[in-house]
Amino acid sequence: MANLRLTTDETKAWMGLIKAQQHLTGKVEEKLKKNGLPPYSWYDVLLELDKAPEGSLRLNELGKKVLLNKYNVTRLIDRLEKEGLVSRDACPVDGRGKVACITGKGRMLRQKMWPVYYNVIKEHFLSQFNAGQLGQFIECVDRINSQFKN
Amino acid sequence: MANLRLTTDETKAWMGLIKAQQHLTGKVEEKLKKNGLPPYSWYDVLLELDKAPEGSLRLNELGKKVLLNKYNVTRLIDRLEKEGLVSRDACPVDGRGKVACITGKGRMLRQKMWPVYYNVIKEHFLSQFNAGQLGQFIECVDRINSQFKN
DNA sequence: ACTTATTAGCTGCATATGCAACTATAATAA
DNA sequence: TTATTATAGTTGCATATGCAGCTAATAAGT
Repeated sequence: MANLRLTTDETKAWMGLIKAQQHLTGKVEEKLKKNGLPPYSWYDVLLELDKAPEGSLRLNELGKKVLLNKYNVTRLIDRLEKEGLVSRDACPVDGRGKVACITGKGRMLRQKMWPVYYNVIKEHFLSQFNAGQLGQFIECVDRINSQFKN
Repeated sequence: MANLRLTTDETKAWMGLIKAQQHLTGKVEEKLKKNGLPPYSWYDVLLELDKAPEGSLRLNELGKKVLLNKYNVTRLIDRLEKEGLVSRDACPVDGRGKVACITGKGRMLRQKMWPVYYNVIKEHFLSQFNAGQLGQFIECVDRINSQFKN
């Protein structure tokens, strides 16, 4: 059996990451709510659709981008559709598929959410870095994330 | 109105952090489940209690440590108590308070969860760093988190 | 062709979380 | 003292998420 211990620094790095993300996303949700806006998960979906060509994506592709499993995609799109922020259409090339397509109202909502979101990123995240540190940080998270591509 | 745009690097850093944490905690939950173990939130609480003197903490202190609001602490402790992993006792110095105290069974469960958790940290997180990068990374997350101390 | 396996998406039921209201105690003010 | 305010924790109800099973359609194997 291997040695199952972390060094102090290893623990600090790991817990630091977990807590940083919890603090930051907590702050995002708090500010959105305070401004009468929907949760971050809606923003995440609306952004991916907004960026996509034609403003539309297959539900499975969308799920991969926002890291949600299929039943949660179904239900999140249910809610967005009910609010008129996206439409859900049959996929022309795959009889099983559906595509979500962002509406004008959806694009407007995303634009309304952005400043609130932006301010948290700026104030609580970017403000803590200088240019060199930012580059270092990107290297680190990119390496972590590259493991999970695919 | 200020300029509401992020540079490419700023976006990469922010999204990188969000996705890294989602991937990593997703992996932790996946492995725990695969081994028939309870979710990470249980580990988090059991660890804090295990570290605490007497193995016990006030519910409000516990909530601050694990970043849960009070109703979620109440309910998480409900579940742990039902499984015999903690006991919930009156607080001797404050008539409103309750303390959660980890049981032997609770300490054993934490020990059983640790190797699974450890392996994810080692394999998917620490493996991506060299010693210098680790130090840099700690500096970054520490600065972020220091904003939220109190 | 036919059979089997895989994939996309949806749904019922159980569990978990958020929100607001509530009780009880403690701290503060008059 | 009494009155007011704040804090600790719990609970009912609404919403969100996880899990397993389901249908329908594509893909792969024979």
